[in-house]
Amino acid sequence: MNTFTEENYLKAIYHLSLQSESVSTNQIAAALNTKAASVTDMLKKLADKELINYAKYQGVTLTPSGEKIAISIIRKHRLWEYFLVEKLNFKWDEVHDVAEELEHISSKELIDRLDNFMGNPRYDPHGDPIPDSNGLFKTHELKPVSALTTNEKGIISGVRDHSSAFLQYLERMQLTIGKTIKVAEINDYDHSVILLVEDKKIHISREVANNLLISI
Amino acid sequence: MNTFTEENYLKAIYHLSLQSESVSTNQIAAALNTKAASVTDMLKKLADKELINYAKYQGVTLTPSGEKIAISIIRKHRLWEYFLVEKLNFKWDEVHDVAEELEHISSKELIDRLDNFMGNPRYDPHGDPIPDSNGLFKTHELKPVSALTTNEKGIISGVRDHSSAFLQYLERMQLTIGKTIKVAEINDYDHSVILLVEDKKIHISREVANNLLISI
DNA sequence: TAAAATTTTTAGATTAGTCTAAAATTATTA
DNA sequence: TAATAATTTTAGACTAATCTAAAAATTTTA
Ligand SMILES: [Mn+2]
Ligand SMILES: [Mn+2]
Ligand SMILES: [Mn+2]
Ligand SMILES: [Mn+2]
Repeated sequence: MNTFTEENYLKAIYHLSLQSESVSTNQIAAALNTKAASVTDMLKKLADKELINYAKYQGVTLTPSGEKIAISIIRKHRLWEYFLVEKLNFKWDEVHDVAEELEHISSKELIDRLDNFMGNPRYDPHGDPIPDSNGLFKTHELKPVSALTTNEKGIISGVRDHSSAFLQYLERMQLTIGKTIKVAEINDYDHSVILLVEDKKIHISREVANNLLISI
Repeated sequence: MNTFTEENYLKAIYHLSLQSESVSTNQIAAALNTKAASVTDMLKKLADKELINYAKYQGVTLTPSGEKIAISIIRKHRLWEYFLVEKLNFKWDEVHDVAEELEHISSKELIDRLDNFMGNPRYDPHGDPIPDSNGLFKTHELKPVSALTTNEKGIISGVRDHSSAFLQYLERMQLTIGKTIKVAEINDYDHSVILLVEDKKIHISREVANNLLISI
């Protein structure tokens, strides 16, 4: 139907659209580790297929059919990640690259059966919501730990940085999805935060506080 | 490491090698639904990578490293088929095409974990042996039902034809892997066979008898 | 064993995706 | 608002995989 590459472009545009409405050529090039010239070529092709709205120099948005494809790729990515962690005992920092391959397996029947096999999970191992078979899901609004003030509480529910380095760090600090945290103290000088997690004090930097997401 | 296409060529050469020692350009072209000229181009590339032994006009054989890759693809194919049937409840005639995609997922860690998750099955849903993590497996020698004489018994253990049409036919006739059969009668004229399966008589044509494999 | 048939390879194109370098457009800023 | 900077597109080239048509090699057959 669509090539591997087209799917990756659509997915990248989808993710970038969450930040900035219209998406620029350079943003896409950066996200896909490719060059602006290559992106322009692909944008023409995707526009021909009516998967994106594209006017030269003006940036792009997804059309409804482009968005549908992007969401189906994301559904597959997140369900496979869930499978890898819950059934095959991978760690949450080990699954992304494998899921990048698995997300391109085309069978819808396969992914719907996999979804049922696992009991229709709603969130992937990193707290990201999994679209259902019809592409529906609610983007739960999470805020970073850095948005809390002293004595406020939250439940760790997602991450802004999906890198192995960050995930491994969180794992070591026992800052994993589902844990309840309370802000014990905020350092005025460097904005680092001392959290109370299961009665233990955990000191995290401002950067970590920015990338760790909570619900209330 | 290698492209999908290279992997498909190696796998095709491996399967054809089981029949004919050295494999011809046209055999490969037929197996992969492509043209002889395309095959020649690819053979040069595989030879450059030392995955096949190739001398112009002389046909090809796999090198040890080529064979190792082919077997790893077959391992993945058969394990995924097992997963689809045993865990996701696909029918045995529905899994081949999906496995054709899944077999190219590169992670060895993934496939080894999947293997363990399923309890290290030795045969896929069609009775074909699954290579272990080191690529080892014994090619069990099966013979077709048509090789039996009257009153001989056997256990259905494999198929020579993997087409959906044939598999669905067997399913309808309840001629599935593991069943014990006994030859009740062989028709001299058309070589059709009457089998006794669980005390029921099942009449199959010579063609079916040729494509249904048994162990003793 | 020489002609005919078949198989295989080469030659030359095509398509998808990528690149660098240069040109065109848009945005910034002085 | 005109020059400068940054972004984006175009032009032209490259690689991988494919094709058709023609040439070369091998095999068959008479
Ligand atoms: Mn991921
Ligand atoms: Mn994830
Ligand atoms: Mn198969
Ligand atoms: Mn099989």
